[in-house]
Amino acid sequence: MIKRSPSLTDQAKAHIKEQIVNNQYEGGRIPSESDLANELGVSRTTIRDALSRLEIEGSVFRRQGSGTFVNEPGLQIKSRLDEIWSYEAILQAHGYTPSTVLLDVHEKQPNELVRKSLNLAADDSVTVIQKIFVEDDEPVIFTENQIPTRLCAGSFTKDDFRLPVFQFLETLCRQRLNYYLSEIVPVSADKRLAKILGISQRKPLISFEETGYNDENEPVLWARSFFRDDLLRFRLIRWGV
Amino acid sequence: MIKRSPSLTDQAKAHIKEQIVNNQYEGGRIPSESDLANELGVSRTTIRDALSRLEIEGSVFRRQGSGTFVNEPGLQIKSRLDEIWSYEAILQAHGYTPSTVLLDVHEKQPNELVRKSLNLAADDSVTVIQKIFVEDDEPVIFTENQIPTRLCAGSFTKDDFRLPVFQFLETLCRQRLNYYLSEIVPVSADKRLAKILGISQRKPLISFEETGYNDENEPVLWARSFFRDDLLRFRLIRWGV
DNA sequence: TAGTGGTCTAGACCACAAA
DNA sequence: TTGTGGTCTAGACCACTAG
Repeated sequence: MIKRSPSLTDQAKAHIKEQIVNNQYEGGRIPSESDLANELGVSRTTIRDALSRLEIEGSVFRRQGSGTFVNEPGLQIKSRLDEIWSYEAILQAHGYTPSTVLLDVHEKQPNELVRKSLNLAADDSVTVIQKIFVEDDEPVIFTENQIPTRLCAGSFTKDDFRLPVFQFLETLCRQRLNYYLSEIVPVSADKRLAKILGISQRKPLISFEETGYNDENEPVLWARSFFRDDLLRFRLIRWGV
Repeated sequence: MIKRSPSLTDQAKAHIKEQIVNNQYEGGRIPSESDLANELGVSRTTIRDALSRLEIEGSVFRRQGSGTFVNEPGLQIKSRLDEIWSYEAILQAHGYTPSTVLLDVHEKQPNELVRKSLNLAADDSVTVIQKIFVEDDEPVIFTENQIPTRLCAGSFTKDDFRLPVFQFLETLCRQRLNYYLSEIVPVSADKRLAKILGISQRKPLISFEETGYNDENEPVLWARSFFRDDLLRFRLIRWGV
């Protein structure tokens, strides 16, 4: 029943998570680690790894000497700030069926902040990709990606640029996006942003300023994104020490 | 040299982290897991646990078949959004030496949102604690905590309320704060907030709305906090899939 | 091919909670 | 006292990278 690849840990995690969301555990009590190990035919270590991940993502909590339990509040979280990858995926998690609109693609000289963040030489240019994510004709997210032009040498179609940026980088620039270093910045909608997102001027917004790194730990992407607070809220779990 | 308690994993993690920040690893290359295990006299599993935690917090990255390396960009992160507890600690991590000013303490009937978040009965009241964190006479954070009054029965001094709220709950209400479920909300400074934080009206701000849970996974605290964006920026790492 | 990290095992002992 | 999660071990085999 259980095979390798995906890893046993991943399969165990998926199995337990499925039982949780289907409410198969009476009183929110998850079987003991030994029982789960026997049931799935794996070692207790493997089960512990799976449960640790479920604990970090907030699905369960553990009490030494007592047991492991379903964490109802943690299950509510739809968009975990520290896990999100593509904005399409976030919106889908919220029950939306978003479409992506490509606003503009052009090449330019980056400003000082971007040049520094991406370790660019003085004459390097960046390719700017501006997109909005729309739900029911309502813009929800506006995002602007800047990629060093030398990374994406080649010719692209409009459809290529419409791809999620991590996919664009992976399939067309051979750069696997590994992680973002993100900064949360509050802004007030200026005229341009108000028009793009269909909101009134001066409305307060959350924005992300982030640098994306590849597998070699080199910066390959600088992005700034703006979110319609009334349509999309970010949540996270902050663990104690 | 290495003893139990704190755990071997914690000691190993601390040891490696110290070598990293003191730049003891040439070229940012961390010794192999086996070497570290031999050097510290523990098993490879213990070393792997320590390295995993350092990887999650962004201090190192690993490449299968190649090795483990110092992650310079990750070391820049001062306030990890998903980990930190008291605001004093956050500010200290930023190099500040903050002081806490108790603005007001009073009892009131909570609004509907708070009542629901804290699972309160219709006639339960909450104790409201308002504080600001000040650096060099500049207010940086304004926070308002609401705790069910029945939890903090007893008499308190002004100094008690000045404690970090997790400490107040732990020592005076016997409630260990386990985690927060937080929501990030953009706001525009109104007259009152502008006055408290010493900024101009309509300035965009980040705020947190959060519910704190105890060890029994019961909500024990509702809090709302506002941050001076020009003095304090939140950063986080977003990992790929 | 040698060395690295990734996964997994079986079993030990401990700390803690509940009956 | 019993059963739970927390920590740790020694060793196995695999997947990948680099010389």
